[in-house]
Amino acid sequence: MAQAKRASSKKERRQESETLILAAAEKVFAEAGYGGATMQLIADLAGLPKANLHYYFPTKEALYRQVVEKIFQIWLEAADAFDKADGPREGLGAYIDAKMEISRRQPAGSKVWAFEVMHRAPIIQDYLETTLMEWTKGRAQLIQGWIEDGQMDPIDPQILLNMIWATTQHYADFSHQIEVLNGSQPLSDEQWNAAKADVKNIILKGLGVK
Amino acid sequence: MAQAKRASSKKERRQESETLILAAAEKVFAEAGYGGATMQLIADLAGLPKANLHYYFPTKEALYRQVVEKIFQIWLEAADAFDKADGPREGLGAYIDAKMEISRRQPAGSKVWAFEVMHRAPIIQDYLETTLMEWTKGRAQLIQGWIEDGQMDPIDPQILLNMIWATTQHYADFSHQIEVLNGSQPLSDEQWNAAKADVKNIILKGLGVK
DNA sequence: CCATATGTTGACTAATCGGTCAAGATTTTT
DNA sequence: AAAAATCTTGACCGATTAGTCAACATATGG
Repeated sequence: MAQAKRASSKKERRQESETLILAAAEKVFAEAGYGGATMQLIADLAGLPKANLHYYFPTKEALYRQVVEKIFQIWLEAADAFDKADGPREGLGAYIDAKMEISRRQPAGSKVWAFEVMHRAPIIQDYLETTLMEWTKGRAQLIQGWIEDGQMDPIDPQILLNMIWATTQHYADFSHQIEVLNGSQPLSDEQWNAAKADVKNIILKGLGVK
Repeated sequence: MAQAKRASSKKERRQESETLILAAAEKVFAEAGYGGATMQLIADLAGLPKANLHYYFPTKEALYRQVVEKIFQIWLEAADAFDKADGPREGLGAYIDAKMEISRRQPAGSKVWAFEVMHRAPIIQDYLETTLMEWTKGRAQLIQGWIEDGQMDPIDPQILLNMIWATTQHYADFSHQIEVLNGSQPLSDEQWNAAKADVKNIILKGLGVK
């Protein structure tokens, strides 16, 4: 069988194949969990023979690890909004917006993350203890600064972060429940915007942000 | 081998065995997901031979179904707090308290629920469409009434319910992440109380509840 | 105390899964 | 264009799993 893509080089096709497989894997892992996912399902979704998957990713666990690492990166990049802000209204607002947008655009990734953490993070435990821990400490200090400046009520920053993570990721992780309660319809643009606005308003007002 | 419990009748022991198996199954399903859980693991945790599980629960799916149904019942019972209240401060406050307490006491159950919904609810889809839908509509009306009475700001009740579910269940579903960020220590009594209080304060203040 | 119903269990089976491999195809390098 | 490197794939294998079954043990009811 001849290659389908002849205009691309071998290196380019490697990149394409890996991306294709990772996208399929993310979806299957999200829908079935690690244990429920099979390499055959991922291969079928990617349109490749199963043996080919094992050429690019030697084991199921290696493939899973890459999926989780990719999600973790996106997760961290959403924090940019946080840092560039002057105060809690701009900073927290932009962060909530960014995380809601991730839940909307990448629900599968969020679900895989949730799976991984629920399973006591067997694969990315080290990331939790190092990268996530440091990230969290930095943001907590930022929030603490806002509190000391009198820009918001005194509240344990960790509890606030938990609340933002929970609320925003809920829209991805529990998207099925949300759809069912919405008359088995996905949320419309208007409903997404309303959710974003209401979540921001409740939290910012609840924090006493001016 | 003689029965260990001789004081109990056969009917009583059936009840005991089923409860024992359900408790073990809840734990294993929570830790490994449906696909990752094995009947052997559940049997070992329950201290019974695997074949005995199949005597009480014919298939893995039947066992899983009963676990999920049990959780759904607890889920609904937490709503009692909601109904007996005069206004949002008492009603929402008691509901948040009840759900936080469930997350603390029954984290495994909450995780299984999350798994099930993330998998597009293959087992309890009908519950979502009937019982949960009706429950939600009733509570949304109650909240709408509070809004019309001027007891809280006008906010889509569904968004508020999502926020409460997300925040409270996060403490069960992501308990591992929370522990890691707490220096790999479970939350103390004081931390749990602080979380409950802060969550309630932020949401109630954010809703403009007097 | 016998007969029947209920409960227990080790051994077994069919199916599925992750992973291997060798033989061949294609592209790149020399 | 030959040689080397890279990629593709069907067939296969050992391990694991849900579920079965027949033989046995115990309890119940007459």
